[in-house]
Amino acid sequence: MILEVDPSNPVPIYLQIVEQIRRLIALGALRPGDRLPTVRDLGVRCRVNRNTAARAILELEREGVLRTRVGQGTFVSEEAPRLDRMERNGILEASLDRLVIEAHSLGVPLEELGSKLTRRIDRFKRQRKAAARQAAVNPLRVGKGAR
Amino acid sequence: MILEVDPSNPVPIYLQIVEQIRRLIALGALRPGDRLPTVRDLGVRCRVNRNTAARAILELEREGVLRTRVGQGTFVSEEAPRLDRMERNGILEASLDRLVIEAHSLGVPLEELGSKLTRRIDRFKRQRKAAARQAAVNPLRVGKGAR
Amino acid sequence: MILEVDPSNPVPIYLQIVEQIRRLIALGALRPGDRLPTVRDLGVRCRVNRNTAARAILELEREGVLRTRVGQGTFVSEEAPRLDRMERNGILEASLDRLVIEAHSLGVPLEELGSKLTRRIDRFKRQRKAAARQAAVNPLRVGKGAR
Amino acid sequence: MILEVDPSNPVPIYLQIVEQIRRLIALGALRPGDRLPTVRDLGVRCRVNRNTAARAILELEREGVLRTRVGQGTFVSEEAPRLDRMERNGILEASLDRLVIEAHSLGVPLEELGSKLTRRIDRFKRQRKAAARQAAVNPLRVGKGAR
DNA sequence: GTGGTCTAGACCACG
DNA sequence: GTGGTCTAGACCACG
Repeated sequence: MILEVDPSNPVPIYLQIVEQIRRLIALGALRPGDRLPTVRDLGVRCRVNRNTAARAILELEREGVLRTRVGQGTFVSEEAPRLDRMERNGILEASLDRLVIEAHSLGVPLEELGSKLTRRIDRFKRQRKAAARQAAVNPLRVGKGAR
Repeated sequence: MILEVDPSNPVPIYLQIVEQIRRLIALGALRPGDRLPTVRDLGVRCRVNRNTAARAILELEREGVLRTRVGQGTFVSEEAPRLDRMERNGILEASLDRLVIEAHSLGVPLEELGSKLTRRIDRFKRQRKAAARQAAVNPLRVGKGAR
Repeated sequence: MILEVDPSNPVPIYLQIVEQIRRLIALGALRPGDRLPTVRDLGVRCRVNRNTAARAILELEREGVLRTRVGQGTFVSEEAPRLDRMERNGILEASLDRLVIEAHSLGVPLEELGSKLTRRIDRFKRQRKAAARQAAVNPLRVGKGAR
Repeated sequence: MILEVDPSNPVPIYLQIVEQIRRLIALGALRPGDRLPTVRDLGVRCRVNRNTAARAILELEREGVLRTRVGQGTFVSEEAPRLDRMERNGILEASLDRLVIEAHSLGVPLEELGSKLTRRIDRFKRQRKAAARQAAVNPLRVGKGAR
């Protein structure tokens, strides 16, 4: 499991870890029921203190994304909490707007944005397929993983 | 000039202001040569401390986006700093990837993402046109605005 | 014997078990002289580690509520330890105060609290009667129970 | 503002502080808009580390009970979040049941419980009235308060 | 060994 | 001065 945090990023490290774990779940690299690395291990991988890693886990637990059992470890919840359609759309539109502004500021013609997006979606799908193959061969490979 | 900051956002307020000003420039609501509100005024509009507003301006000056002429005020630079093609692409792809993951996590079918994006781009263009009309009628209205 | 523990409760699991056993004794479902399940069995019922169950038993032994006879098992003491009147009142008043504050915080009119209490007391008494009938039919059913 | 925590209580200290603050709000000793003592001050009063006090505040902020503005302090929210009727009743009944069992275990006749409750409710109302008088004379007395 | 809590002390963003 | 984050290291409940 690969996690990258950037201490110079203004977003607090623990929130960066939150994002990374959400990303791994979205990619399917972490699936419902999977065990996460221990907090200590997470700390080492991200080169942060154990407490900081624990705080990220706590955050995700509160959201219902993870479930921890003391003495046993932390697991991806079987059921991700669902937002309603309105909320989802609001969040997504704000992100799309930010993207459009960023592209424009960078001088990227907005006409090219659609095709660029399509390419990244395709890449995402390939990654998910690879993760699915991985999981079929070696479920629960997390914890002794990469790095 | 409308600026919105969210104190509960983990991104520091001064960086939120930086983003907002970049956004106004991207939208064309602020154009090269335009004068910005005074730091004091910016603080009032955003309901933040003068120091916080000053930090945002300082940041944009460092990037070359703004230019301060002592005794006259702060202005949008004639030349926005340009990144090279590689850098631009790297930044944009990271943003696209984040968007794809977010959409997936939210349960939004990736197939719908392209059309949603197109809709936001159209909206952005309309906003730019409106801002352009405004600017033609009332150039440099920024800086002595609300209170 | 039914025992429920909630791992997400901040109260340590072994103390939750302590509470539950006290509750069973209060209800009369466990009576002086009754034999408790083995530590191993308790662990299975509560889905907790054997050590955790053992700690709960140890705690109750310390209080004099339970009594272990080596080679025979753990039994409910013939004499429950008695606190003096002052102590009892102090404990109860603290609990009543917590209840009042909770009801108020929840927005439940304090006027309704008395009648709600009466209803729960009635329910408690009915449960005790049911438990007494059960015990008459099937004394000591505890300890070789489920698995 | 008086806060008491007991380090030997199995409930984590930060949750004890959470309870105490909820209690002060319920009593009306802290009212919507009131400023809380600083985290540093809270730490001193409770004889705990600043971080522990901060964690309690964080918890209440997440619940919507408090609202903190960096650099300015922490305030009681204007609107406490409301649970629906079902939830409220469920929580309250569980507390009532626990009370009944406790009284029974302590050997207090359940018949006396109603009148005892009434007495504590009266006491609570008197305390609230006293707090209201206090607040009228000296609003925002918190922060340099008792000890 | 697993996560949870706590302390002491540092540095930072914000007012 | 205010709260937020982070570290290093300790102790504890639980498995």
